[in-house]
Amino acid sequence: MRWSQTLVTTLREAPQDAEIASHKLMMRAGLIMKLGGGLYTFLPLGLRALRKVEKIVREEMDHAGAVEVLMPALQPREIWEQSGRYSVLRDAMFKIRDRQDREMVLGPTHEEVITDLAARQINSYRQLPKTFYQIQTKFRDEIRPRFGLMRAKEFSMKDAYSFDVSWEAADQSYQAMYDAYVRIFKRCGLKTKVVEADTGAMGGNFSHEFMVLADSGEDGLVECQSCTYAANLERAERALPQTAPETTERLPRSVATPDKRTIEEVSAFLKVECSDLVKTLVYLANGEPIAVLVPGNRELNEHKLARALGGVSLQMADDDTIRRVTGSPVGFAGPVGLTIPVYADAELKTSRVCATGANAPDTHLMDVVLQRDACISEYYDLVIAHEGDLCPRCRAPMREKRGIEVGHVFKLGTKYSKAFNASYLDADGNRQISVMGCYGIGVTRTLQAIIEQSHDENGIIWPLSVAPFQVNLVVPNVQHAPSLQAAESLQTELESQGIEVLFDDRDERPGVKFKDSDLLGIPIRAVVSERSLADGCVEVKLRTEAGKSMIPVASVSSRLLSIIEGAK
RNA sequence: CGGGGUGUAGCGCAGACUGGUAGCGCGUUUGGUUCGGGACCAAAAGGUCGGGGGUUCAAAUCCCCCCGCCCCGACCA
Repeated sequence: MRWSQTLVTTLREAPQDAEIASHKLMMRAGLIMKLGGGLYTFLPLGLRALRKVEKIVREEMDHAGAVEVLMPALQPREIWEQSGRYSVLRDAMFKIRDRQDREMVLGPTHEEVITDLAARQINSYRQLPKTFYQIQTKFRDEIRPRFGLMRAKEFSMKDAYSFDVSWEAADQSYQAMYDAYVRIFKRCGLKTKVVEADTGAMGGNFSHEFMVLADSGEDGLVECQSCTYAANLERAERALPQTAPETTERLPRSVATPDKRTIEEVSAFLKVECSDLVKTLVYLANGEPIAVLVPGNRELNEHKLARALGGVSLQMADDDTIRRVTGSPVGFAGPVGLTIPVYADAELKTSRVCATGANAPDTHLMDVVLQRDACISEYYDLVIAHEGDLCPRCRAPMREKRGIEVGHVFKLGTKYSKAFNASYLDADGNRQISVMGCYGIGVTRTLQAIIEQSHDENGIIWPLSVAPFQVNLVVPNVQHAPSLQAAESLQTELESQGIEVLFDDRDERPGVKFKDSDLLGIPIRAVVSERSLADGCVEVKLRTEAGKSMIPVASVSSRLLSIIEGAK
């Protein structure tokens, strides 16, 4: 492909709204163009790279035994009512009406559609197991789109769904997808970290996320320094530190803390360490008020709390509820004397002397011993894990990192198959519910994650497997007819060998071409110039390496082929 | 949705406080000189100053309303 024929619009400076390296580079290299918030056009180069990722995904899905389908992006509201998710995802979905005033949604995901498919098409255990997949555009009304393709309103996703006769069989389907994901990301040149994850609004019982470690990642995770444990912060557990129990003869006493509401304010005012304060949070669990206690230096993990209480829906109590339940304005809640259920972080189970709110305006209590002075319904691990917490498996300290979620595998169970009656007849003629799994890869996000993980100050460094072109053929001076001619015939030869060539035939100065070459990040650069031709050679340079080598014109194509083959 | 910011040529920005001919760099076009790491000279094109309303002799500039975009937060598979 000639540069002059396609459209490659490189930018010397990044648009001001690009924040992270990968987004800036995608804009600068002319891969994508913004239409509006969270909406991007793929330009020719970006599309080529995207297709490469899709190809890898398809090959590995097929290899794992999954079969491709294509479901509508436009979906009737009814199926979302049927699964019960219409109310859950309502605000996240784009909703439209047809001329008959029927409400439709633009699919944010496809569990409902695929389960409907399975319910209609699968009747017998002989048809199972089945794993379906598609690569489809998803639509989500993101509250805040950002970082280019990382969080967009419209994006490409590979989603797969498995149907099995039993939980045991479903485990095998799950493992097959898990293994395929490992291969996919490896082939994309990505280093990923697999973490245990929360299932969130997806439902289901168990899941793993594939994370690309990056400081710009939107997800937090912890990983054990010693064993293989790693988990999303939404999920991560921690072992409790060994702390000596302490107690006091003194009874709780009120102290005036005028206008001191936050942990920091109270800590400074009472001259008590944050960790010796107990934070009391009031929530509505399925509408009923509860209190939650966590150490003052910790943050409550709402996901853990919801799970501990059996999957209730949680929301922070409003000020009126807090006043009604605690008898005091917000900022002075404490466990002593509360009549609503009180749940506490497990770390508070070891008796200790602490300070809490007094359920009275401008007052806190000191010398509180929870086990003695408060009525705790239950202790659970409830706080967000962080750097230095102990691994729940081996008690070694954990590290905290950030990552980009590129893939997610779920064991779904029967949530959707029950709702849609996706069942089959077993060998004994009994009707059984299928057991499902679902498996997503953010394709467009993966593309950007590759750049986030593989670039330098000069530009993108594409892995050969996903590069828009394998070779950038540069003629530094197109006015020099012999160079141009030699390059043209080299392009023809390379392309006849199946090599993907971008031929920079622009009448630009060499410096511009070399800078653009680095920016685009095409893995192999071949330069045909008056200078190289004097030795009967083509200069070859890899984007990943500083050195160049001179290859005789006659052997260039075989050399490049072996480089390309060697990378596979 | 709350808080903050921002909107001026394709991109990056100045001009606004203190109202009076709309500017700079890069890019683009033409001509010339150059030609291995984002050249130089000369000429040129390109703007409803986000939109609407108001104040004023006069508004990019001051006031009001609306919209887009960005950041932080809440929220979210």
